[in-house]
Amino acid sequence: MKIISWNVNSVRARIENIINYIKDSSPDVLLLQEIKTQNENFPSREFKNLGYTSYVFGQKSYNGVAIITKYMLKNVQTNFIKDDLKQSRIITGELKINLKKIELINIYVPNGNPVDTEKYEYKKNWLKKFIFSVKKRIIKNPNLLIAGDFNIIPEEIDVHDFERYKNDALGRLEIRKKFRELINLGFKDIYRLVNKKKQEYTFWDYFAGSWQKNYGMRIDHFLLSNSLVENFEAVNINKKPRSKLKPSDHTPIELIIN
DNA sequence: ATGGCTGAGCTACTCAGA
Repeated sequence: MKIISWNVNSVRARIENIINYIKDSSPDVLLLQEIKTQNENFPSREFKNLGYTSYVFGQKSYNGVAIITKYMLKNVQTNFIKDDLKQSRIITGELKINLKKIELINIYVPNGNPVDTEKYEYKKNWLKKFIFSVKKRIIKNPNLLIAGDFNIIPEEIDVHDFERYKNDALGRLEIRKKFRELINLGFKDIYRLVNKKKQEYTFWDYFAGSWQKNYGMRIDHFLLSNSLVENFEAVNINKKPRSKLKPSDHTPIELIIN
């Protein structure tokens, strides 16, 4: 089972790139973030033509998440937390892998910049609510897979220049502690578990030649609950889509789980 | 290096991203 997470930065502006990527990589489940469109304008037909069902939680202009899948999901929900600003940032659904009923939790965490503003408070509160809901959910179902754009740089190794981000909403200790809090509920940051010292990124700014200079950061993650680690096969950050014309500023992270 | 570039909504320019 190949599960992929990708912040596409507009599903409509990126549709050709996404279709080509799906043809190349054949995911079973594709978790999208920042679709930047309402449900009614989501290109479900294009994905259906490739054999995928779309579950969409969109909104106008900003944010929005979706799950594109070869297999029908059960119990798809968009109310995992009550979002203070009613933004579309989480979609969940159940998937059977072997005998396990896995809950997929696809998230787009608020950016939070600039710090010390209401945007930063929104991010902190959002993460607080999210952690609270995960804590409740993992008691009911120990098989949780959280994936998406966390907008958190977990450790210094996860960004090209940590000094520049240590007081940023993505790198502040207060925010990185939220990530650790989540891990401590019983999860593994699966990329870091298998790549102890590797310095790879999932995001590069559009400006200042960040991609060419590899000025990136690792902010897209797969968290596997401890009960799922035995099912884990492989994880890979696929940099190819970031090198294409009209790319998203994020690149996909790919997981094999059986 | 709080600038750089890109997308949505709209059709000039702001907001948002990280």
